[in-house]
Amino acid sequence: MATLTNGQVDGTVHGVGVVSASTNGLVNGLNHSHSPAGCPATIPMKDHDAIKLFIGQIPRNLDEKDLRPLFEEFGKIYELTVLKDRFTGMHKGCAFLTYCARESALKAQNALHEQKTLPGMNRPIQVKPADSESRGDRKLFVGMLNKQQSEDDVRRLFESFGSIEECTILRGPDGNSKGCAFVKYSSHAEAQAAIGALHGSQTMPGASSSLVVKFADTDKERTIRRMQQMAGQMGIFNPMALQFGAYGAYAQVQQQAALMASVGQGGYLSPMAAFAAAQMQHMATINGLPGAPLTPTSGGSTPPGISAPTVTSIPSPISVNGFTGMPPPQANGQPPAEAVFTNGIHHYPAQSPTAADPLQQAYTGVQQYAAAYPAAYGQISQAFPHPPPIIPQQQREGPEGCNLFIYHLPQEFGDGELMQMFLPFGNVISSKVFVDRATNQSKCFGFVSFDNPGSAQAAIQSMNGFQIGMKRLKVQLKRPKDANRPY
DNA sequence: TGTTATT
Repeated sequence: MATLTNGQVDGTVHGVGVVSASTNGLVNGLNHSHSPAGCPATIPMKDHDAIKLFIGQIPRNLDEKDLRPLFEEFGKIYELTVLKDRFTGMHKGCAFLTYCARESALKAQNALHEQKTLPGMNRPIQVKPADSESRGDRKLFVGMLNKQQSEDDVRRLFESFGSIEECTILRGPDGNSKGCAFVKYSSHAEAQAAIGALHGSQTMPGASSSLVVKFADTDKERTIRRMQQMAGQMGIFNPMALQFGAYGAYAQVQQQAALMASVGQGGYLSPMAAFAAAQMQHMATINGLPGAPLTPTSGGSTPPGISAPTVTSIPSPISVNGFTGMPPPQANGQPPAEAVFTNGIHHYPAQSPTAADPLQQAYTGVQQYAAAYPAAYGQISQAFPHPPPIIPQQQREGPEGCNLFIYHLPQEFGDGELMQMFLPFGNVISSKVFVDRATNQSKCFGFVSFDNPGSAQAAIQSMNGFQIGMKRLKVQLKRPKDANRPY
């Protein structure tokens, strides 16, 4: 190692040749007995701003251990990987190198890039930030703009930090600004300066947060974002799916559908039963056992013969009538037959007051299932050999009169649970629970859109005032965008 | 009361 001074490395082709000719013994000794000065032999940590370097024009007979000494001259190496063909394992003549310190990378790049030629190569070594690091180099993404701001407005905001090659406001098909833009400078340094000065520096009128200024996504990042969006639309980020993956979640939906079919009489299932079924599955799968997601509601509808204490934790039909002006419960604790839903649709067929209602059946059914086959929730996906078709939820809002605002949702409800709860009333084209971006916690309100106003009205009639725990759902038409302006 | 958006 003593021969590998900076002077020699900076020098001639011959100097580098010495390195490669002698590396084997040298590196072995170094790696096992030596650490760079001041760096104890610990798991390497890299700086947050470390740069991944691309190393090109490497002779194919040099592997990592041969290369390491050459680059260790400039600092502690975090990772060094020679690129190899995925199938043949053949050396591709290049490598990726990350130093623990950003400074080391800059030093190495300055000292080595195009400065010498390794033995057997006819072009000089390449040492430069990997493509993956370039992050569009000079191109910025600007977010949280006012939607009224024009290209010129944005230019004015950014022009003092460098020369702007390109400035584009992102617009929807209708030409309306999406509140963000791309700004491309002629150099990375200018872009960096703009980030430092402008990111978070101000909040545009009407924007929900302060100005965002960052390097634009690379293609790779964009792909990842797309996938995440897709995943979100599939609902695989709900807690149920976190446990089993999207595939398992699909299986659960199937399971629930089967459950509903078996419970619903005449093809209809009460919303409460649907809700309960969804909720029970949710809890059963999350906790491993049926929990008590919903606190007891006033009254109590446990029919004779069903005495499991947890049964009372399911919302009873009676709890539905809280704010809906429905007839009061009868002495036996059952709602009057046909009385619960006043929307003209018989979700809830008349039945004997003494018979266990679909809700109870659903609940006890799931309870028994979960208790008897604790592993089945995980295995059931094997019954579905192909993944479900992906139907992205593009449409956010339905027509006027079809969109509901729902408040006082249980904290643990996500988009999926919200949809499950409103599915019995019609075709739900979207469901959205608002989530605090910082904490990822539900804000306990959301939106559901149907494809027709009748379903929305039916849902309001049945679900407004629906009691869950200590709270009652508030279900009403979503306020139109420009309504209720005091001016 | 439909959110932070990536040509």
